[in-house]
Amino acid sequence: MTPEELSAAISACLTQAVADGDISVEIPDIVRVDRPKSREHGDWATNIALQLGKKAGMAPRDFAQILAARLAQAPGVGSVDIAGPGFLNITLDTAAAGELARNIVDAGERFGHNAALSGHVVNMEFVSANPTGPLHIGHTRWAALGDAIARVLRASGAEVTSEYYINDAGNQMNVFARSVYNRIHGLPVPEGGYPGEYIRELGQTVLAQAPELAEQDEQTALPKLRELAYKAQLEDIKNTLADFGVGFDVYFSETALHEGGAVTDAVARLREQGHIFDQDGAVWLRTTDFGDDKDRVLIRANGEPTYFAADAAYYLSKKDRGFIEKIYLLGADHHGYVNRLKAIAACAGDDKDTNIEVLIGQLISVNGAKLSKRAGNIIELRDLINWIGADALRYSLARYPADSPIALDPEQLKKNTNDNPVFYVQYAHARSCAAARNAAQKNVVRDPQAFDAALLSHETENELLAILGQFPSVVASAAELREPHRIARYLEQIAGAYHSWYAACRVTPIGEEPVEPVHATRLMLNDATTTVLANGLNLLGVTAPERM
RNA sequence: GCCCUUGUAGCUCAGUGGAUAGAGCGUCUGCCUCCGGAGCAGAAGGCCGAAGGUUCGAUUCCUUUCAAGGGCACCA
Repeated sequence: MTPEELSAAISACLTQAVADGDISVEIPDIVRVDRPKSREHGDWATNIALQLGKKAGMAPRDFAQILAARLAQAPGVGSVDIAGPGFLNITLDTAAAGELARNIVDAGERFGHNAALSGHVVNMEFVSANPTGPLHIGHTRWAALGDAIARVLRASGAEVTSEYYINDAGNQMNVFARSVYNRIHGLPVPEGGYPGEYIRELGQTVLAQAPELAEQDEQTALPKLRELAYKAQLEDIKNTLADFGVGFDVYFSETALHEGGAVTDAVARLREQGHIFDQDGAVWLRTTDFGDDKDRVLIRANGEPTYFAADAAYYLSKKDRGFIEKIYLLGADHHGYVNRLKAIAACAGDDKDTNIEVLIGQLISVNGAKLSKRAGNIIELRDLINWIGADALRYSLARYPADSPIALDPEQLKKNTNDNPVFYVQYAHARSCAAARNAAQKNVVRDPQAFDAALLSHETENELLAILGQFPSVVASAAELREPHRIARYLEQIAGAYHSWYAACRVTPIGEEPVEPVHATRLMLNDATTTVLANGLNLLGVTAPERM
């Protein structure tokens, strides 16, 4: 029995009590049940009587009394006690609780999937690093977190498209190309250009493909050089992301927006909506109509569109492609963009509270130290992966909510490798796999007929089952709140409960002792744990090794 | 000046109104004759930044205040 099923049972009791005229009150959609901190308070507790007592015009304890009497009759419920001002402490029937292990194993990879966001059609844009340099630590957090959010949303029934916006337009690309050109010819970095060893490597890559560029003057060489360097850099970014386990459904080019006329078109459409005005020779969007602190220029006095105009066109593209919810994941250094992005949505006729969502992630700060061999003081994602591994890195980043600031101490980064919580969780998974291998050797077979849920009566089994049963609701809340760190913290709980159980209850008989039903039953619980750990790690983009 | 985020154990951080505020690391004490000791059992460590308010109940919600980080372009 999962907490959801218990919650539903309580709701049913309430509905019946109202129908019978015992109480008169409006029943909330869902009744929350919590795992009490103290075992003395039963398996699950609810404060529903405290919430509804007053509304029903009776003392919470009297309300609790009525509900408890009915709930105690519900299938799977062992006993119900009333505590304090009106808490309901519920103890499940051992067999009903244990049945969960079989259900989890039956569900397999599907366990944890839920319908909390079914019907939602979502576009998620994140990372979107400029193709003028390698991915660095500043992009890393959203790469890990964004990918995990996408996975969690999908597991909760949403239809998700992940997208990378390539800022391949504008003057920066010319500066980028000149930086490579200068480096090839041993000239100094141009004004506002890109330093870094990777520029030299790009130069080599480009010359390998088009040696003639070395002989040409800047004006002749630049267009092709820019194209080749850009492609090489984008390729490098994609490779690094792949090594990090992050893939995008769509790579969307800003240049394509401009060249396809989408920007001009967007301005025209926004003008039709009545939020555009002309002033000082420029074309403005009146974003102040929707909470921005000043209006924004779309087309400059010189006729060139701004970056913001491309943003508007991009938003409209997402809208046109059928995405109801557009999620933007941005760093804290872009928080000033939130209001203007939302204003675009509103100007386009969308609801800025439901059709667009902008999540701001605090930046990762690093204490001093230059760690990158190639780019000077920029810490590259590729280097981080090489140092601490994709698993450990992804897990450590997905473990904290986005708005919590993370300070990484470069020296501690490597040292942390051994006490990173990811090993605690992965170890639990590997250990459960080992336990299953050993059980097989001793002829403890996976036989559903031999499974007897009532045998899972040890207190560590009660605890482990209770935690395993929470997985679907943890996934659902991680999706609804866009907080995958809840998955990580939850997995650590499972690992702890599993290790305790492992120390107390054996899956395999000792020595020559006979195999009994209890062993097959425990193997089921062991397998259930393996399943939930693997499913959870997968949602975070972290591998679940069978051996370590 | 205005806006956003964050102040919880020595350190790094969980905790979307409930019972005795949690975890990891670090410190201390026990536990390998048997399924993985990368583990388990236990101890110590807290004025939840401060002050008001809302209510049966506040670390959580509201206001004020102090401190830290980030942001306020006809750049991209």
